[in-house]
Amino acid sequence: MTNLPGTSDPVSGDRSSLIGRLLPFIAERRLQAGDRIPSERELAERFGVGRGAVREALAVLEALRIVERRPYSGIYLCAVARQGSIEAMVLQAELGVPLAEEEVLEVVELRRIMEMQAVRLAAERRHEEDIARIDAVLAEGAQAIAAGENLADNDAAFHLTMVEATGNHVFLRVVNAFYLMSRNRRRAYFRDGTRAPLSHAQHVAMRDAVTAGDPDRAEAAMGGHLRGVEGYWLELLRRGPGEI
Amino acid sequence: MTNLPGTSDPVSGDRSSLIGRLLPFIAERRLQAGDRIPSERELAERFGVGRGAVREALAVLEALRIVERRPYSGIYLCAVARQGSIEAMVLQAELGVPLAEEEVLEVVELRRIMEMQAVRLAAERRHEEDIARIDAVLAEGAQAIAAGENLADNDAAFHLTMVEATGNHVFLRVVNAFYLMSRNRRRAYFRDGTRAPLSHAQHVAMRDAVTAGDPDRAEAAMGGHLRGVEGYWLELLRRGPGEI
DNA sequence: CTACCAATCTGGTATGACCAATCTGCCCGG
DNA sequence: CCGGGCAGATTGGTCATACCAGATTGGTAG
Repeated sequence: MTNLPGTSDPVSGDRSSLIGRLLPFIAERRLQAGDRIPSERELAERFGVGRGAVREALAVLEALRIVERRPYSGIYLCAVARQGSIEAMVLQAELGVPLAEEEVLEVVELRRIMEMQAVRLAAERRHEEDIARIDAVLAEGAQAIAAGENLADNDAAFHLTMVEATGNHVFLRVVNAFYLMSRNRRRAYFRDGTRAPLSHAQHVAMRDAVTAGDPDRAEAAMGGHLRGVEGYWLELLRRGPGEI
Repeated sequence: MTNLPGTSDPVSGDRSSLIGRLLPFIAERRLQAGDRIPSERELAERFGVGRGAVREALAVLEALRIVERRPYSGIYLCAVARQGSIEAMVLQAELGVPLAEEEVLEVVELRRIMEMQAVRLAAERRHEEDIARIDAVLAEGAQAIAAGENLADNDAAFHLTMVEATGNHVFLRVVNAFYLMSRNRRRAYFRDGTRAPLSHAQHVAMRDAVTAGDPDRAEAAMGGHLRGVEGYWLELLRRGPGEI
């Protein structure tokens, strides 16, 4: 007998499948902030994995301020309110766990707030290469629409390129996080093919305003664009309480 | 001989000291995005730790999109530009690694953009308990000033409580990340005791505007407040190129 | 009832081994 | 001399075991 792994699991699916099982496990227990969760050894046994795998997952959860490991004591849940990180939401989305309805609306509102200011800066600071990048993305978007593809990724590329034109790299990091955590919802939004042409037209209007160096017009265009998205989710969540 | 750990290191200092050594190691090599870094086994030997510790650190770096682990292949650096997360900047600050000068200004600019909008929302939506919380923080701030303490943490508490009053929890998460990554700089800012009274007075003005439900006045107050901070760092970085 | 001590539990860490896919380079046939 | 194919080295992924040292806990002795 060379090695006897209980489960001869060849490839355990996703990379962070353990985190994907750990998070629901925590959530289902309705644990409060400060509560202690089972020890590493117990979690390892419960999930049928080695302690190393558990420690790796917990290290990530700790970096994302979901959990706190206290040496010689135990593992404790963090307060989500102030300590929760946006990266935790990104991870959650990557694992396929949908956001709470409330959070969806908060994310869209925040996107509107940030991106309205972003296009202002973009209109004031844009360089030649920014315009070129934006034009390229818009051209790809037109092709995608003509080909009947889902505009979700092109939409994200447009908005991120817009933020990139502000020259503020930190700004780009923040907005990027929101697009990473919203990819599935965005794909659902564009599932209805009628929305893509409207979005694209609004993108073109923004491009024009930014190119012309008109912050007010750019901001107004972005505001209208994202208020539309906001209204969509607002209505959808009011009608069907089923989460998306 | 029961166990022969090469280095009988009892407590290896900080929790994530390995990450703190790993990041400079990567940075000093001037590696580009996509480059491969040494294997887990080599890193373990080089840093004199076990492979488990290396894997734990790499799991965190991967969650923060600093690194990508490809099975059967190697560990590769991610593109910082679009993929870098804000949590990575928080971690960096926790490890004592200062931000680049450029990033400091970008962070302050972003804070101003976000918080100006935050106080608008706060003025529109604030509840009784929000006002009460803000008042409590201001009272603590007055005490801290009277006692000659560093106002840094109270300053952060005020701004975060302001964002909390928007009712948008995601907003709070984002702004909180910036305060976590800026704590050391903020303490340095308030080292000069003359700044604390001015900040406190501006905070009071904001509180008044929010309490009165006047978004425009609140926004203006926050804008002036943070432009002052922005100007401070701008001047400081222009004079002394030494990082803070 | 209190003070103290020992067993136990916990996270932190190192070691060693195996798996499976990938990559590398050598060897052989054309 | 060139090109294809196979074997071995490499690499991340995983598990099991063992030990450390501080914290906790329970019971016992005073």
